[in-house]
Amino acid sequence: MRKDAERNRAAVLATAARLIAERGPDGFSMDDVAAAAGVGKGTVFRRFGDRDGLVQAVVDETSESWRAEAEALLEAGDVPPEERVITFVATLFDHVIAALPLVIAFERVSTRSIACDADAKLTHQRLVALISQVKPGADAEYLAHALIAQVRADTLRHMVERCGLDVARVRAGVISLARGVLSGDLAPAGS
Amino acid sequence: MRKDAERNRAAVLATAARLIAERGPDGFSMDDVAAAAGVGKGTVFRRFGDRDGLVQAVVDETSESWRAEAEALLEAGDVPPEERVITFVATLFDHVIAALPLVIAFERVSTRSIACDADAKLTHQRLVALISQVKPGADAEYLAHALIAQVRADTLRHMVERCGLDVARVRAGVISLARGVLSGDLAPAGS
DNA sequence: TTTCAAACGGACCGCCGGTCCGTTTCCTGT
DNA sequence: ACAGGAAACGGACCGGCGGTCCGTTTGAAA
Repeated sequence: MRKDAERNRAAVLATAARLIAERGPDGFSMDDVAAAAGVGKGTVFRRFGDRDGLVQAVVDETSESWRAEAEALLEAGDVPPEERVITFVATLFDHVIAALPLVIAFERVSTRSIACDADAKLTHQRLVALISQVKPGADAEYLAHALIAQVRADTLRHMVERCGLDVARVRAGVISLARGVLSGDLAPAGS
Repeated sequence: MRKDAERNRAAVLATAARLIAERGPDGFSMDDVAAAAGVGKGTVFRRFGDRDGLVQAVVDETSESWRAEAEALLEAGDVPPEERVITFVATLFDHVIAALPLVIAFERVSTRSIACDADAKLTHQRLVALISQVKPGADAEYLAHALIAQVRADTLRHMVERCGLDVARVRAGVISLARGVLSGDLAPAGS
C-alpha cells in the first residue's frame, strides 16, 4: 500500500470517527468527511467503497480491541462457566455504551445490507459456545441472540436517553437477566 | 374534512402499506407513493407532514387493531397474572412477525426522531403494569424494555432471515425467556 | 349561484451518495 | 539519477430523493 494512500486512509478513519462521535450516527455526509479529512471525495469512495463500508471500517478499528479485552478477561484466572457468560455480556455492554453513536450507525448499515457482517457473527458464535457450556440442553443459539438483543445500541439509547433510565440501572438489569436466563429452567413453552 | 381529502388520505395510506409490504422497509419513495396512489406529491406531504409521518400513520392504522386484540385476550376469562404477560408478549410477537417490513420501517423512523412515539410508550406502560402484578419487587420498567427488545422487528428479521432460525423456534424462545424472567429470582447483580 | 377557504399537483430546490476521468504522486527497474 | 507506468488523487458531475411553493381547482356553505 502506497504511503499517501495509507496516510489518507488513517486521516479519513479518524475524521469519520470524530464526526460520528460529535454529531451522532447520521450527522455526517461523505462530503463532510472528505473535506474535514483534507481529502478528495473520490479518495474516500475508492478506499471504502461506499458509506456503509466506511462505517464498517471505523467499527472494525475499535471492535478488535474490545474483543481482545473480552478474551483476556475470559482467559485470565479460572472463571466459572456461568461467570464467563456474564463477563462477556458485561464487557459487550460497556463497549456499546462507550461508543453509542458509532454502534448505532453500524447497526443501521449492517441491518440494511444483505451480508451478515463477520463481526456480529463472531460475537454470536462466541456467546453460543459460552452458553452451551453452562446449559447444554438449552437453545443456545437463540439465547445468544436474545442476550445480544439486550445490548443493541438503539435499544440502550432508547432506555437511557429517552426513558431516562440510569446506565448503571440498565447494566444491572442486563446482567440480572442474563443470570436468570442461565440459571432458570428451560420450559418448552406452550402457546 | 373534505370528501376528496378523505378519499386521497385513504388511497395514500393503502398504497404506502402495499408498497412497504411488497418492496420492503425502504423500497419506496414519496414520489412512488404519490404516483401509485394517483395523487400529487404535495398532497401527500400536506396530509402527512413528512416521510416519517406517513409511516407513522400507516402503523397507527394497524396498531390499534392489534392493541384491541391483545386487550380482548387479556380481559377474556380469568387469566392468571403471569399468563397475562405471556399472552401480551406472544400477541405482540405475532403482530410484529405479521407485518415485519412495516414495523422495521417504523422502528427506523421512531428511533431517529426525538419524540418518543405514543404507541411504543403505551405498549411499554401496559407491560410494566402487567409485570409489576407478577413481580412487585422487580424493576418492572426495565424488564418491560427487555421483553420488548426481544420482539424488535429488525432483531427478529435478523434471526429468521439471516440466521435461518424458524419462526416457531424464535417464538418458543421468546415465550420461554419471558417465563424465565417472571419466575426467576431477582438477583441484584454485581460486577 | 356566488364565494372563498381548503385542497390539489407538479415544477422546482438543495443535498447527498456515488461515478468519472484528467492530473498528480509514488515506486521500480535500469 | 532518471524514466516510465501503475496507482492514487480530487473535484466536477449525475441521478434520485425529501421537502417546498404557488398558481389552479374543487367542494361546501351562505
